[in-house]
Formats: sequence, C-alpha cells, structure tokens
Amino acid sequence: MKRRKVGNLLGLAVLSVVVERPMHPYEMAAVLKERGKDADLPIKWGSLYTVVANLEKHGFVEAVESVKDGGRPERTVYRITPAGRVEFEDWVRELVGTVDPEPPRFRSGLSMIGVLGPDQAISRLRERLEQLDERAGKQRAALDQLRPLMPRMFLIEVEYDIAMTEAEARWVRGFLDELTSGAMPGMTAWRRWYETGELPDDFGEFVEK
Amino acid sequence: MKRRKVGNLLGLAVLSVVVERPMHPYEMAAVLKERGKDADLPIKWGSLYTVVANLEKHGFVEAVESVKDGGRPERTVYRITPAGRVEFEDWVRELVGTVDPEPPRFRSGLSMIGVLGPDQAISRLRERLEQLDERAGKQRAALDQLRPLMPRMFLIEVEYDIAMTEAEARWVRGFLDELTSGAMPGMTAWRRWYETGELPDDFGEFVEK
DNA sequence: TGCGTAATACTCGTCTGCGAGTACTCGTAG
DNA sequence: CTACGAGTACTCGCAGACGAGTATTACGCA
Repeated sequence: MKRRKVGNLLGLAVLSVVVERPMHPYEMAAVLKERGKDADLPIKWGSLYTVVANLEKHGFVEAVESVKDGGRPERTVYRITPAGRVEFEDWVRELVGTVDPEPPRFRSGLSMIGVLGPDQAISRLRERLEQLDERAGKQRAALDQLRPLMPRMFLIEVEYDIAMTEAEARWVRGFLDELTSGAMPGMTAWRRWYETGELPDDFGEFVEK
Repeated sequence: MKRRKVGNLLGLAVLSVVVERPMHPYEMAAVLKERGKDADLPIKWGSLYTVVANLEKHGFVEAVESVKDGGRPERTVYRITPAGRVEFEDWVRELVGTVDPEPPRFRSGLSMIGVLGPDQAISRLRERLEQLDERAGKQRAALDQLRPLMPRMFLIEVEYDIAMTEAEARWVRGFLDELTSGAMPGMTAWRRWYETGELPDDFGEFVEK
C-alpha cells in the first residue's frame, strides 16, 4: 500500500484549485481550463467526477453544501481538508523530487524504428522535427506575451518545456544528419534487409542477446 | 474512431516479439524481459493477457495451437497476422512521427512548485538532480558495455535517453543556480508568503489570469 | 416573442488496467 | 522418496478511466 490513494493527476489539479476556495466540480474544470492548465493535463470530463468522489472518500476534500440555484441540478460544493493540503504538498514534492518512471513514448518508437526501413524512418523523423520546432516557437511566443503580466516563477514550467523541446529537436536533428549523410554505420545493410528481408552475415551474434 | 484499437503500449511490445515467431503470452513476456525491454515499459502481468486477447479480437494476432505439454495448463500459441504487421509498422510510425501529447509529470510539478516554499523546492530539486546524474551515468555505462556487441542503430534509444536526461539535468542545475544565487526575482516575497501567508501588494493584477 | 444554439452541470455504462491469487511442475537437499 | 521452494503459466475480479449522452438554462437575434 505505497501508492497514492488517488493516483490520477487530475486529482492534483483539483486540489490545486480547491486549495484557494471551495468549488463545485464543474467550476474546478472551468477554472483549470481558463488558466490554461488544460494544456498540461487535458481534462477528461468522465474522470472529473470519479476523481472528486475519490478525493472525498479518502478525506482530502469534503462536501460543504448543495446549492440548488435556480432549477439546475444541484451542485455540490467541495472544500479542501487539512489532510488534503498535506496530500497536495506531498504530491508536488514527489513530482518535483523524483524522475518520471515511465519513459516517453518516443523512446519506445525509437527502439523499434528498424521496422520502418531507412527512408520512412527519415521522413517520419523530419515530421517530428517540424512539430518540435513549431511547438518551441509557439511556447516562446506565449512566454513573451505572458512575461510582462506575471512573475517569472509562475511561468517556470513553460521555460522548462521550451528547454526540453529544444533539446529533443537538437537530438533529432543530429540523428537525422547522421542518417542522411551516411555517417551512421549499417545503412546499406538496413535498407537491404528492409527491401529484401536478407540479414547481413554477422547477424547471429547479437540476435540472441 | 481515430484512436488505436488496442491502446496499451504493451500491445506494441507484444507485436514486436511475435513478429519474429509465434509464441504464447508468457513466453512473450519472458523474451521481452530478457531483452531488457522491461526497462522501457514495465510489464504488467495482469495486462498481458487482456492485451493479447484484445489483439486477437481485432485480428492482429491469431491462435495457432493449444499445446498441452505435460500436465501444465495448456498454453495458447499466437501468431501475427498481416493486419498485425501493418498495425505494428503504423504504430511505430506514429510513435516516431508525432510528439507525445501528454507532457511529463515533472512539468505539472513545476507549475505548482510554489506551494513548497523556496527551501523545500530547492532541496527537492537537488534530489532530482542527483537522480538524473545517476541515471545518465548508468545509461552511459550500459551503453559502453553493449557497444561492442551490437550495431549502433540497435542502441539508438539509449543514446536518446542519455541526451534527454542530460538536458534535463542541465536545466535543473541552471534553475537551481538561479534560485540559490538570488538571481531569481521574487524569492523574498515567495518565502514571506510561504511562512506567513502574506501576499505581496502587486498580487491582485495576475491572480485573475 | 419565439427559436435555435451555446453553455452548464452532470450521469451512465463500458472497457481497460492490473494486483493478487492459484495451481501445477520440476529440481534438489535432506 | 519426499517435502519444499522456485519457477511457470495463467485467472479473477475490482476499481478506475473516460466517451458519449442528457437535461436544463441562458442568450442572441430575427
């Protein structure tokens, strides 16, 4: 029993807004969206209510009132509990202090890039590179726009994002250069294998590794 | 209906081994583990059979035989279908050609690092930095060891991993320097807020952003 | 003033993920 | 020759995630 009572990151997002003032679930989602947090963690409507219910079950939030405002279905307003505050801080501590256990999906793709054959591999990598450059550009523009509006610490995750996107772009560019310039060894064997299914002679050595 | 029929990455791993020769599920897991793929995607035993069943349901693999070897519970051996090959290649194409939609968890942590207060933030970041350095070191050692045994292309995902780990370490180090040297603006306001709950005067401007 | 459309605030049911258990077998130390 | 622990090869069942639907209200506009 070492895992977090509520594991969904959406739960963290909920805590992060409800820590300010009591709210009902839909409002939490609205606030999150309005602050652009939905860029970090896309909000799944289906999960929202499950997650809030779970937070309540474990005593991190509690229902405060059920407002019947007009004829709308009544909205239950939740407030964070002391245990919820503790959980929130602790969760952030964990996120900051430990490296992500699940590797990025791109890593898995790279480890199997062989099946694509050299030509397709190259064109897909070019596509990725384009997306990365675009993303970095967009983030930089957003940052420049927000800069005068709020302190730097409030935008630190954007700076991080830019740095990581640029780093990946740099790596992909370097890899592409090696593939296209012929600096990468084994390109002809790779192409031959992809086109004809023939394995080079010295294959048996490492196939059983 | 744009999402993958079988969404679990474990399904990709299964395809990647069953493409070589027919196998039964337990053997797939064993092969994956033996090749060290379990480092990339930790194999969940519970998911394995569900995933294989799903792959079968969608026609990506098919049962070939049920061997009753000795008195063991009979093992069903699966073989990849043509549709399975197509799916496999297409999946890899997607992984290589499009950037991961879900941002890393650390990003979420960073966006809420404020709640920790400056001192805890710094010590957690130091912890992370240590982990990153250690990870990079381990990966480099592993790479050096494997280098003579197999072609470079077969280890490309490790190179990627090292590059990304180093990039993150660099960024964290830079951020830490700014925090500790006092180069980051607003540190005293941050500490004051954390210790007393007092907000600086010019807060109202961006709280409603 | 009536109507279509957007926004609000959920509910429901399905499908998936996966931990924990189970049952059987084989090698081996006593 | 037998008891036992370490593999082998799964099965089960619950809890969680999420898409898609639903019902109500607010609002623009003709």
